[in-house]
Amino acid sequence: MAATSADVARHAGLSRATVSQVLNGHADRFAADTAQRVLEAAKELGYQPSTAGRMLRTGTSDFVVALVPNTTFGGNLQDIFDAATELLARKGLTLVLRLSTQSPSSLDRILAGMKPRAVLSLQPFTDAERAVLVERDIPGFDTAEGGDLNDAIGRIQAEHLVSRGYRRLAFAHLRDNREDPYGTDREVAVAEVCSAAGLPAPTVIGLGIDLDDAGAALDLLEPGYGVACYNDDIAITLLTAAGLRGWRVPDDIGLIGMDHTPLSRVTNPRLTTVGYDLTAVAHMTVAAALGALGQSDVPPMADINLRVIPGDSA
Amino acid sequence: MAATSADVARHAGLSRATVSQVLNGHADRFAADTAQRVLEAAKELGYQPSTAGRMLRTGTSDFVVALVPNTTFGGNLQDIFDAATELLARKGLTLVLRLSTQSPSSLDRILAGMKPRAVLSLQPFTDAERAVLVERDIPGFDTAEGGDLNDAIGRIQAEHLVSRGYRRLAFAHLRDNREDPYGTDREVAVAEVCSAAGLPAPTVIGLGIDLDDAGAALDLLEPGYGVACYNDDIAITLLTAAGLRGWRVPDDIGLIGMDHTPLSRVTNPRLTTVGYDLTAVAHMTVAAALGALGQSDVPPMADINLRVIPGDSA
DNA sequence: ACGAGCGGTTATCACGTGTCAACTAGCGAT
DNA sequence: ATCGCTAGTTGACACGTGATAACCGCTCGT
Repeated sequence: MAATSADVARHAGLSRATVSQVLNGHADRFAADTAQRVLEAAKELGYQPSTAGRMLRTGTSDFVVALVPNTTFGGNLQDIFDAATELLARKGLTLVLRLSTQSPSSLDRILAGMKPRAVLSLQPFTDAERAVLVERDIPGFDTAEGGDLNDAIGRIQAEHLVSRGYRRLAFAHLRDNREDPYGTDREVAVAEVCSAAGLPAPTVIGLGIDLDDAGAALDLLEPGYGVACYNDDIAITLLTAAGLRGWRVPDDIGLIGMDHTPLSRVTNPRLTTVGYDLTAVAHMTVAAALGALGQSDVPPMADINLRVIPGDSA
Repeated sequence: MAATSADVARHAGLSRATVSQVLNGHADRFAADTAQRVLEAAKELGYQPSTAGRMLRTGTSDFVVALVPNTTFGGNLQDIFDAATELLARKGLTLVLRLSTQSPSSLDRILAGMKPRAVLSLQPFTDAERAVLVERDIPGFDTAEGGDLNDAIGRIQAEHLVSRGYRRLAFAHLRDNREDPYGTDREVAVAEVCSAAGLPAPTVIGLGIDLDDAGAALDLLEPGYGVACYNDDIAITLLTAAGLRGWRVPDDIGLIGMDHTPLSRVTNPRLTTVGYDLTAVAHMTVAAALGALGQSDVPPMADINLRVIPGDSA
């Protein structure tokens, strides 16, 4: 069995109260020698405070829940959470994942159960989720301010298309049973770029990962369009649909994706897409959480390094 | 604040001990009327036992940890965990996810912290993971017996290729920095089918999601081969590489994928692949866990419904 | 009629923690 | 010598739960 704080106290020849206080940042109340003895005993016994006891007493745990968006759980997202786990662990916090699809009542159960210190989400909280969070008084961090990020993504896509000479732009949403949380921000950014460049407002299309959908979407366009796609999967779908229709890419239609997925490297022609530094994104979200959690030394802001990955599709 | 068992007791005009026993399956020790009163009061107050208190007392929680494989999985994985979450919730258990990449010490921290009732994994546990689990005396369920499943997958791929007239087979592994836990089982199954059909042993190739890799892999083959691929991503990569080389699919080379990912529906030609019922897989894994957890009424074994999804690539 | 037995209910304990009031000893000031 | 003060340390409590032994009142057998 794991060592308890009572074991540490006995081993150090002090009281349990002393141990608890020293280990909880009140070492200054004690003689330097005493604090030292406690620390040594704790290390020697490999003391790890019981989350159960701590949770019962303080009403909160050292867990941080991350809501996994229900978009395709590709390698990218995985890398993000991988990095976040590492970052939080360094602060003594433990990250656990949770699918964000479940009804808010399910989220509520988890909050009541684990009393997490905070909840992260890479997509904006729904109103229901937000309500549950304030109800339980648990801080939530989503990528709301990441609206900037999505704005930048739409902008960089549109600007690339414009610079490649496309005079008519479109934005391709993901239409699916899942949600499309980022699309609207990006669409707006594309519209802004069009307006600034003196081009007509972008045509908005929507499709699932489906050739019939893609065909119907292409019916709304005509040769000469440049299309900013919600993600690489959408772009690949349109790529194939355009080929079947006899439209040459990038001459008859330009396509730029988003995410720089592995598959975007193996299409013919290679997909032009947008990449960014995943670990930096994780860094930012986690940093926001840690900062608000009172952890003073927020890690330095990292650069997302958002950039166009050149290909042959736009 | 949430209602405690003491609140329920007061509300029902009984003692806390009575409430606890009734709610923990010992209702038979009490008068039917009493049990009824407890249940009503509990429901009325929306009583939810504190995980912290319960964990402290019993030494275990109602959490089940699922290790998310770090392979490049498609959205499929998400559906699996989605279904598993629902199934476990029905039994009062709460599923949380965890990336399986982290070092075993990280797993150990999670086990010590949340005292999960069980740990699930869709890929075989490493020796280190297994050691940590037995150390903490926490039951672990992986897809070890799922070797059958992978055997069936390789078999169905190979048999389809043979039935389409390919006389020379190959198996394409995923070569990546990540692991490839299922590949070997499937490769063996393909070899068995070849042997049974009187064909030469399959050629084994490996590649990442990369056209150069794919080109090098194709160098090992020649027109007329039928290739069973580790997953759809691999198949799509080979599909593009074959096209660039001027090999016609399915005439010069046959390709069959695995997973029935959305993108497999939008290639040209459409990918022939293997699909299965995801919820059934979740059902099986969770059923194994629940069964061993003493929950008597194991859900009925569901049919995976493993089948070839016809396409135009083999 | 009286103790044994029993169904129904409860008081009490332990789990491990963080906090705070209270206690001790030492020491300078009156 | 006594008092007050401070730095250093501890005892006691509460958090919410599950289990166990004890308690109570009633019936039944002898």
